Amino acid sequence: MRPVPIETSRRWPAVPVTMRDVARRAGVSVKTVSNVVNEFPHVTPATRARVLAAISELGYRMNFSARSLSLGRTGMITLAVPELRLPYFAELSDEVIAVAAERGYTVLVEQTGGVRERELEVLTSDRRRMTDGLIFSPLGLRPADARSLEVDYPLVLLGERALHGSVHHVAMGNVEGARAAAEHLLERGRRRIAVVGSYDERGAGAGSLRTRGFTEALADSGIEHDPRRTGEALEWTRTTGAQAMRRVLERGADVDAVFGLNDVLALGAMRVLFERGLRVPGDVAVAGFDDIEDGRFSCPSLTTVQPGRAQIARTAVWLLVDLIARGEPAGAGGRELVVAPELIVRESTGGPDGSGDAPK
Amino acid sequence: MRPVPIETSRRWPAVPVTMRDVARRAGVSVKTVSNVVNEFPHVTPATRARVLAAISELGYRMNFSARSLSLGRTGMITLAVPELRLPYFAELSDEVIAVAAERGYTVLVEQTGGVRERELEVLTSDRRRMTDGLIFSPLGLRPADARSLEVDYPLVLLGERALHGSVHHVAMGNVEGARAAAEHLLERGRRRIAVVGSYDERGAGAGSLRTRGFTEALADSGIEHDPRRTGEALEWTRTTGAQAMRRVLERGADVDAVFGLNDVLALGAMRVLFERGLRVPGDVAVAGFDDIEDGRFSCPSLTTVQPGRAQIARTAVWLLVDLIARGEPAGAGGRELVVAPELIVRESTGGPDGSGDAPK
DNA sequence: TACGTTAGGGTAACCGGTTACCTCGTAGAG
DNA sequence: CTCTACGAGGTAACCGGTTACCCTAACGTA
Repeated sequence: MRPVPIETSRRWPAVPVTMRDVARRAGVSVKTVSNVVNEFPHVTPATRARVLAAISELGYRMNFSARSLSLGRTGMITLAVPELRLPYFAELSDEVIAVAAERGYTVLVEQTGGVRERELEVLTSDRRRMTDGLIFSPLGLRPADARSLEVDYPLVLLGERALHGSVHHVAMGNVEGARAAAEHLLERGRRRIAVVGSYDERGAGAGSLRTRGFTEALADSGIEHDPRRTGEALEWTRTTGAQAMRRVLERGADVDAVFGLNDVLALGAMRVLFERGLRVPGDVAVAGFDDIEDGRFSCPSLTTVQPGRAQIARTAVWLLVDLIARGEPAGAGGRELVVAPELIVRESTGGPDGSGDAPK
Repeated sequence: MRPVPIETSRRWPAVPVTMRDVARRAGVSVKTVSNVVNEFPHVTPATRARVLAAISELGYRMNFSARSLSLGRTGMITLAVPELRLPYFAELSDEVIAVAAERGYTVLVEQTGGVRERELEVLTSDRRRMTDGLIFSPLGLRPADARSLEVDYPLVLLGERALHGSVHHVAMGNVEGARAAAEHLLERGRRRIAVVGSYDERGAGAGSLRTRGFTEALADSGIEHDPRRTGEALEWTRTTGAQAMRRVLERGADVDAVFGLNDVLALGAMRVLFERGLRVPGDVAVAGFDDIEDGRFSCPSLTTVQPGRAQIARTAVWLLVDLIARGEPAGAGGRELVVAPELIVRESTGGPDGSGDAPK
């Protein structure tokens, strides 16, 4: 039997050190310690030094719960997205977290799966209340749910335009972007364009807007979209994109281009074209939406719409931080900030040079 | 001039409602209210009903900072990863968040960029102290930093084996996985295998382990790896993978296979092969590591090593929650849980059937 | 009838920062 | 040399749940 050490040699004490302990050690009051840690200007250098010494000697670390309780703020914000594994939201979260860090905020990520019930729950959950505000990218909410968005805390909505009501939101140019992509395909001489991806009719998501932009562009060219060329996919993933593309082809629809409502759908579709031996863009041109990194490196690389993701993230965080500072709840009426999209032409539609073949 | 309503019709009061308010309204004490919200068993149904009614009438919501202060726990954990935009970490985070939610925890995501200084900072930052524990996937830390990991809070390390010291960690089979991938390439008759991706010699990351597994497999077949076939890429992204591959080819190295130290490197490399007109796997077979979703849909699909990501995430969260419950700090000595990797053969190395060509 | 036991619920101290308000000391003005 | 003003820092109330400790009522048993 070997001896069991009762007290392991820890570098920080197991019993938490409080401001009072520091104050006692430094021979000052808690107010002074607070002044020092919060960098309040009117503190004598000598006093400050004594306090800092005491802090490091005792290994003092501030208790954030106590600070939050007293301040009424936590220094955290919630980011609610459908799924982090979807590249668009991963990249968005990356940027939101980075910008929030710049502004001194920590981000709590919540995943809704794009499911309406869970989205509604995020708005009212107790968890949300741990943070000072919410950046919310809804997918399953319906226009009828608009009133649920009139919450009593700072809220910024992302990516949608339809749900606005009177809530602050940062929107992307879904209609314009989709229209640009469709026009680009039409310019390349494509006429039998399939759409991969669908949406809940009752919803107010990007799907309806992108589809509208697409349809309008076709209509402007006197073309009516053949519904047989629509590959249904409510969930926007590579897998569902591939399934949708497969269904369109198996239906015998004649297709010379594909517009994916987002990039992963387009990539899934492209994979099926590859499996069927159809050349991209030789036989079928493909375009997507989102400009995720994968599309820059796919073979062929994917023509897409860059929705201004970085801009959206930055704007949303700054707006939210501003709302928090002003103590403005969501119900108070909202600004709409629209970020302009940009078409990025790559190999999957013939490349910038317009040649019909992917480079060998 | 139209009248300005002083009080907008909000559904929840601007002035927070406390437990005391609820208690007064329900005609009970705060203890009883607390008993009800915490589902303490010994409460009369009638009393419970009265309290619940008061809660909903007043729109009471609990103050988490207060609860955390008094409980000494926050119900949050920190997850520190290099970058969320890297698919592996996006998928890992997705799973960690989901599993943590099952266990009643909320996740605060911190990005280190894989930079040593920021990784060290995460370990000691005030921010970290807002949470009950840390799941940490380090990249830039060196063996010499091992002592920094002996912190006084629950900590679970991810993905590495070299740094263990006495800290709990969930490791993946880096060496075995890489060895399996290399053996697979050798079995397919490839002998001139390039490696894409490199690592800081002073580091203790996955890079050295995967490289070791690879080199060992070659050695077992009596082959020595030609350093001219190594494409340096300290940062593991598609872009750096492409650059590394380009350098290897421009160096005039003769290559019939590529092993990417992770999938994005491999995909970046595959993109360059595509640009050069080299067929995969006809001319060059490609294998990666991580089994990110992109590789299942790339053209051709990517042979890879599935490191057991879901298992790792689940194990890490359960372990951490357990440590929190037992109040066990990181310095107390650590278990190592190793998750076994699995080789997944796809088209980029000739597919499961072993044919040398990608399917048309 | 007396007494022990337990369920239900009240009271108040406590968690650890923040800050309104107050005091003291000193430098500059008159 | 006194008065004012301001800078430095102390005191204690407060933020809103939690919970140790206590009391009461009701039930069962001898």
